[in-house]
Amino acid sequence: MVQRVLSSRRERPASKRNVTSYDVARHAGVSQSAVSRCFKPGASVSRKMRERVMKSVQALGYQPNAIARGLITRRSNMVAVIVSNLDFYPEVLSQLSACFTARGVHVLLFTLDHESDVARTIEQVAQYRVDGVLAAAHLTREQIAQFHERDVPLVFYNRAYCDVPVSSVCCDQVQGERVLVNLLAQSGRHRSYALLSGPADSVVGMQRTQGAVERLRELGIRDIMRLRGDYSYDSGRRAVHSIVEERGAVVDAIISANDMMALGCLDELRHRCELDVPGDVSVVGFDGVRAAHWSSFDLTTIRQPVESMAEAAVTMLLERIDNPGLPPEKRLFSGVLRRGATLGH
Amino acid sequence: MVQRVLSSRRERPASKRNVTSYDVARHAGVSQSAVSRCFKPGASVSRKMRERVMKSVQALGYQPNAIARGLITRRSNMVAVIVSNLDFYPEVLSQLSACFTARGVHVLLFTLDHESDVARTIEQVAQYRVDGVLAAAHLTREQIAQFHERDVPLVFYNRAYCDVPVSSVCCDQVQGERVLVNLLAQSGRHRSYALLSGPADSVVGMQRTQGAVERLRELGIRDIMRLRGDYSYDSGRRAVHSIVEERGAVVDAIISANDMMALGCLDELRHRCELDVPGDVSVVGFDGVRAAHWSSFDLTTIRQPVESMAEAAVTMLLERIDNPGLPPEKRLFSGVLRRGATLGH
DNA sequence: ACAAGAATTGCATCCGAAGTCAAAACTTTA
DNA sequence: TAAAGTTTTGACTTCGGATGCAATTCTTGT
Repeated sequence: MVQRVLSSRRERPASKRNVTSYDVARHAGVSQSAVSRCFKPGASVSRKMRERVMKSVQALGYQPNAIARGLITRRSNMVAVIVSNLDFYPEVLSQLSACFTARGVHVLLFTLDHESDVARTIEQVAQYRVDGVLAAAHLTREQIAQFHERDVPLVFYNRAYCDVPVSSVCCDQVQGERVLVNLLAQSGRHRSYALLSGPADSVVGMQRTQGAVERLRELGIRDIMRLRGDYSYDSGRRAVHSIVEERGAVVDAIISANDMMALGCLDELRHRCELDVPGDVSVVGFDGVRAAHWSSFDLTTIRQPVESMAEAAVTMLLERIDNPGLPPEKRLFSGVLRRGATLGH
Repeated sequence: MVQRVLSSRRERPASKRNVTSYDVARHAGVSQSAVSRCFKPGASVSRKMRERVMKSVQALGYQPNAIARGLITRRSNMVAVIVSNLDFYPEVLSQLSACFTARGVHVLLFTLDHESDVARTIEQVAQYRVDGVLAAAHLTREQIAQFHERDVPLVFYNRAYCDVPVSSVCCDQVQGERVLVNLLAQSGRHRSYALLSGPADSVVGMQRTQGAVERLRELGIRDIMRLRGDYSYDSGRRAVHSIVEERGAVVDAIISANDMMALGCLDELRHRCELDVPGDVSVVGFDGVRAAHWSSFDLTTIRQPVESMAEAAVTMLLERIDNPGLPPEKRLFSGVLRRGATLGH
């Protein structure tokens, strides 16, 4: 009777067609359900049956079709990872990917190169019925709401939305900047500060800038030159160029919203302006990228604990996938001060 | 009669359930097929029907289920991108992702952190029935054969397998090294060379090393010190350290198999050994990473045309997906010499 | 050896969209 | 206005594996 069922399906030349659980079933002389169960951990299958099926699986080179499985279980076992500016923080993606893989979850990657087509990306994410979304990019309130409506768990990496109930894992930008400002101020050497912000639409950048300004104000420091960059090395150089153009070398401390720009500042100061760091100017950054540790720079910065943060974000997302009831949670990690040689004492 | 069919499916509270094409059909008073057709470009649908369906689509917030579509069409519209050492070459992934996205293809990302579990990765790739695979990682002959057997198009990025009929897009490593060696040699200043190779299992690294050795030999240069690194900045530093330990500063030209190590060399030479580059030693790299352009380094190197290569690789893969009959093809791009200030003249 | 209970196994159905084919609805032509 | 041709539409089946439930087999105790 097994025969009847199996042969009722239209037969095609079995070669040049993906091997299905029916093929395995026929080969092993068992039912398709049995084959299916052999791939479900903890299912009720006798040892004999399992061996028999697995032998046929080997013989035919069967691989269960994750797409078909996803359709019926409503679990694709894939998460979407949305990242902007991948070039800047490859370690983040690399860590996230490793964590997900370690837990048997697959990553559907979406990169937003020009923060352009977020809407289209969201649409694609919805169509693939991913189990969850990890966003290291900025989403609007409406976009966040869309995920919420569809019950798709969403966790942000380093994007905090203070007034929206959404899960996130962030590095404490404000505290980090305060530590850096304290360090600069306590040397007592610096008279005038330049604050190099990130792009206007970067929340993280805003927080860093704000944290620095706040602390500077508290310390009674008023002479702050404000500049804006785009997080790139080049924009760091341009910033220094414009400082020197406008005020000569009157600035003696530069607080950059990230490391890349800080490195640009260093290079421009040293190689174009022939100024000494830390002799003439101090420079601090934020992130703790690899290059900051290189001896050409040895930048003073706040290192974000990327491994812990990625681990936490992945855990947080997977928990919410397994247990949709969990409320939003925000985890804040402290950055770690790295004292380099770009700071006068 | 439409009613009969639709109600024959078990009804569930429509809220808290993904909206399906059946829901849209019922809402619009048409058949499910009609809804499906409205999402197929070039299908036979009247304007009236399309408007009517789209109105319901809007009203219900319907998104076609790509998983279900993939099951029946046997096209997931996803490709697997397998990369090792993501940290080193983020631009590559970023470019690939952008190209795929531009063509409406989705990327399932697999990172091999320690070249560890390639086998498991391959298995996962098979289960997700991706339409094709783009590998910027080393696969064994058997693994390549597995894809071939399953008729999964495979294109390599910067991994050439000279004796295996497989498609690839590569940068001409040998030619690039020859250009660099010519440049070093033609100054007539260099007496003894150090050649810093990549890890033993890197084919690309081998090719670069080989290209350099070959050209050096041709030019009658025999005094070559051979070292091995792992592509990292730190291994570049270690290499220089060991050179100096072993021979003092007798080496006056370092050919590094990639930029990262070259940057490590530069830093170690300048900041630890107090040697001048290019005064005492010349250094050349390979890749054209961003940092190589920074003014602290201004490295002489061969820039790989990443944009063109990524574009070519993506095109090559998608062509083979659309037309499975196409034979393997190997495309070789020439690197572009970037003359920096790390070269004595 | 037999009944009661536990562990396995198979059948039938479902997931959600796409494609085939025939019926129905429009157009065009005589 | 009817016949012939063209376009649109809907009923039904399919993709491949998971699962509830009933049927079967295997244990176990007496």
